Amino acid sequence: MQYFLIKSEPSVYSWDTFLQEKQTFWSGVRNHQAKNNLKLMKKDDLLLFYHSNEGKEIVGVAKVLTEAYKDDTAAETDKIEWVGVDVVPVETLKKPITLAFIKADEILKEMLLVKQSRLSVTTVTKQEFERVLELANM
DNA sequence: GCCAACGTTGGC
DNA sequence: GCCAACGTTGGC
Repeated sequence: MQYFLIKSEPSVYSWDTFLQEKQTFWSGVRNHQAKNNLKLMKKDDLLLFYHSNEGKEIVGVAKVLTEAYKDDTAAETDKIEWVGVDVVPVETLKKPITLAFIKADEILKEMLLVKQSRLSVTTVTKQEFERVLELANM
């Protein structure tokens, strides 16, 4: 089991929209590091869903439904084959975990979310993942 | 292949 | 709105 964190601007695709749609193809990633992380995903891996720009907090947990496959939203002229994964919502955090809170927590401040703030798909350790859930459900 | 210029992301 | 971080582009 692996854990990841995916970022989305609420104005583009919010957690609420995701809940309503019940499933989405996570695509549009145009960064190699992020793409590599997408390719690492296996069915049933868990994802933290983070709202960037507005909110700046982890709002929910999602699950990987399918491994990465071709992202058809990429331009034909693009020589690189970009990928996406199908994901479904698992649970909404009782208490969203804000970035400020993450930075103040001894364990969570080491997250790649903080260290590589521009990367839209980052890996999360088991310890970090469990820490987020623990704090969110207190 | 280097690097300056420029564009984008995202926190503040 | 500003700016730091970082990716991309293009001239040489």
